[in-house]
Amino acid sequence: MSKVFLAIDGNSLLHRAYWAVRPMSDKEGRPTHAVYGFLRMLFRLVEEYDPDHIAVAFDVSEPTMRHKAYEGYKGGRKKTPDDLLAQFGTLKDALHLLGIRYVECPGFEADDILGTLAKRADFPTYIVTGDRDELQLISDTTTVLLTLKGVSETKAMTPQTLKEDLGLRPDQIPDLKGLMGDASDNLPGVAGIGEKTALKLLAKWDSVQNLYDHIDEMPENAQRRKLVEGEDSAFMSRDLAVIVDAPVKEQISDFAFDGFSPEGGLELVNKYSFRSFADRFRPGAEPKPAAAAQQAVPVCEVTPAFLSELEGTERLGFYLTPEAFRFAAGPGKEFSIARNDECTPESLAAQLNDLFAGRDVVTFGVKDLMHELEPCGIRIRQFEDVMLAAWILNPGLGSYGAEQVMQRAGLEPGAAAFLELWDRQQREINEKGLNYIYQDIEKPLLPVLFATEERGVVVSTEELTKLGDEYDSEIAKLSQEIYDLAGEEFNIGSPKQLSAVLFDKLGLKPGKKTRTGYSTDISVLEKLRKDHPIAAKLIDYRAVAKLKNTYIDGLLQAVRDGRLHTTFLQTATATGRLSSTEPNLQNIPVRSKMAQDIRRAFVAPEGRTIVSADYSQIELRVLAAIADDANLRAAFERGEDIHLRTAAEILGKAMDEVTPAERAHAKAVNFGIVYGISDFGLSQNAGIPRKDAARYIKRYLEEFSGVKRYMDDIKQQAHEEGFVRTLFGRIRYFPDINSSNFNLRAQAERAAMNAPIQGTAADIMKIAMIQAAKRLALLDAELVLQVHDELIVYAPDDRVEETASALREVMENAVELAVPLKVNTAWGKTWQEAK
DNA sequence: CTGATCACG
DNA sequence: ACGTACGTGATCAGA
Repeated sequence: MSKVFLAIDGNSLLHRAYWAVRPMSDKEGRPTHAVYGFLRMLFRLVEEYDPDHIAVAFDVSEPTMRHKAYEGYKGGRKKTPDDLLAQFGTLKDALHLLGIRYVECPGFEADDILGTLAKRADFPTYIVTGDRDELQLISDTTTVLLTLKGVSETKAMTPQTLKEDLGLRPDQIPDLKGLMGDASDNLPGVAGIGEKTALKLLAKWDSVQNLYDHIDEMPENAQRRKLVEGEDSAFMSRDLAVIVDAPVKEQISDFAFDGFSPEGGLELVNKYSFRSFADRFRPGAEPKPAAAAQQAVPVCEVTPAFLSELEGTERLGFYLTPEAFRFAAGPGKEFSIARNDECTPESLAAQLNDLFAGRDVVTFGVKDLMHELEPCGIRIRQFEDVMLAAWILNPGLGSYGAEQVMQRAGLEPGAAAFLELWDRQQREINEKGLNYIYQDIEKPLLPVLFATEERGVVVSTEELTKLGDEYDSEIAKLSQEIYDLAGEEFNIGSPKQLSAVLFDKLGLKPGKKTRTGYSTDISVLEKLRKDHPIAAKLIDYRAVAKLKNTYIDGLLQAVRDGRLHTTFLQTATATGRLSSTEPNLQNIPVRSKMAQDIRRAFVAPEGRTIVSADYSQIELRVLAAIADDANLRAAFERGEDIHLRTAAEILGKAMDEVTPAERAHAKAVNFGIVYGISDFGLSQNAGIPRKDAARYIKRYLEEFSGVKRYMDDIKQQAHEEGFVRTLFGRIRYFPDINSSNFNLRAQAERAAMNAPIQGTAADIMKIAMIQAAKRLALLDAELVLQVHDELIVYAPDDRVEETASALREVMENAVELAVPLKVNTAWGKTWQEAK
């Protein structure tokens, strides 16, 4: 049996557990939730890693050598809450009872101790922490298990995963902190350099030392000025972030571990009322087998015995873990094949393809699996996705990770459990009339999304970098002007500091309040425009800073070989829409002047042209159809400008008498109707008196009486049934619709009015995408993005118009609606031109 | 990790 | 009289 050393950062883990676990206390009233969370994680780690040595390291509360070097070290950190402080003692007692050795070293921190122990151990070591600083301890024999989501999960960080995630070697972590700083340790880093910029700089210059050695070679821009300004701080921050050797007296052998003490465990359960741990220590209780032992014996090839067990099975449960491919033909009929770190050998790929061929693969999160397996030549063609099904059955739950979905179903993730869950889901999908949504929309859409993500979208990094430099100088200029007007330097990005300047120092009149203080958002700044010149500068600053941080630095960070590969989340929204992450390509700026610059950086690949096709007013058309409003339908059938028509109706005048301002107000009314209108909301949005807003709404609902009827009916339906549907049957539930809390109820009612509209539009677009993917393939054109009501495609230069008409035809005829659908197309060599 | 802010449909 | 549009995700500050 090979040796394994589990080395835990006690401070970090207890802190995280404290915030992650709901407060609880024992029968004496002592707070225990942090300890509970810590132990739950400890038990899980022991099961998973089966360590034969365990150490828990703690900081000691006396000044460390770092405080001596830098008096601000960990300054500004809020003092540890009392009910957490108390739990350090409890935890140490608990560890003692369980027979786990803990270690402290005056003048040194837990991470120093862990680093020292890891270096001494000559066998695989797992350091458990939430502190990203400790990533510098990673080596070929030391893995850092980084806690995620409080203390419910860990991510194993190795030299490879660190490279993938941050593009760094472990020894570059202090350099990273040197540049970006660390708020929790009060390390300043270089002012104005955040994580994104720091990573880019290190990718180019490798280390802080090397960067400053070659600073003369950098372009003379704002970034270089910031670096020069912050040189001392950078070196100091880096030095403080370096984990050092601590004079630990204990030997590795002192931490030997051979299971928890059962007597101590029982005492622990009683003393601190940890009833849910009782089973583990009950006399005669089987010790939980380690995860490794739970796995079926790994077979390294698909043996005849293995295949014969699968004979005649049409459905194959499949679960991909980091270690193995696991299959289930039914309850108890489980198999697994060990998985190498490298890409699977071809022979195995062929065998897996045979295994999958002709069978319905029942699994979790097929799109992610495809991303992982297709590069190895393993293809999943026929599948059922229990994640997708879980979302369709109840799309409002927010998170659809394997852990949560399976937990909600009362199952542990696994190949057999997926089969079991799918059986239940299939029944429920049929009972609820969701078969069309699952089988004919979401399932066929999935491979389309997979291909679109893999294809990616081309951006010009040169163009973005150039823009970034321009924006940097603009930011520097605006910052200076703001400091001058404020009479001091402060962090403009801090709403707290900004409101101190605006409302205390300059004595400007606060507008809205937020939960934490006065709001400084755009609407407040707009009102202050006439009172002080600083307001306008702040508005400009915010706009440039947003574009620079999110869209220039953010996108540059995400480029892989010249392209951006977003992930379309298919199970994220409550309405049926897609969402887009890492990077989000559904919120690329479009409205401002600078937005045009950004869109110019989205360029067509060689020999291709960008074609965009967007549905015109799809949500109002959907409303006209599902509300069956004669007036609204007629307006669309006549091909009228809908906002102009709305203005004419609510003002009781002819369309050619409507002024531009009146049309703008009517446009706001139309938006409001789709969102579940209130006079207050409309007045805010349109900048009109509330009385006028109320009158507009009243007039609208008189003229469009079908819409009025729809709003009343759908609300009633939501109250009676607890859910509403789209035209194609997609369901959304409203748990708060009958709440006694006015606010919650009103919000649920508005969402209930909106969901069928937004959701039906989403259904239509998804149906169109499935058809478009096929049609585009014939033209050698490629779908690259979906932005809710718009598709972006790369077309061969000589088939641009053909592609545009094909797209329009597919989208306009994707479904039969009581109202015509209209699609506009445009094209060009950049996204900006294709508008 | 949450809240504020702001980018999109 | 409640307080206020619907749906998302990224970044930053400051716990």
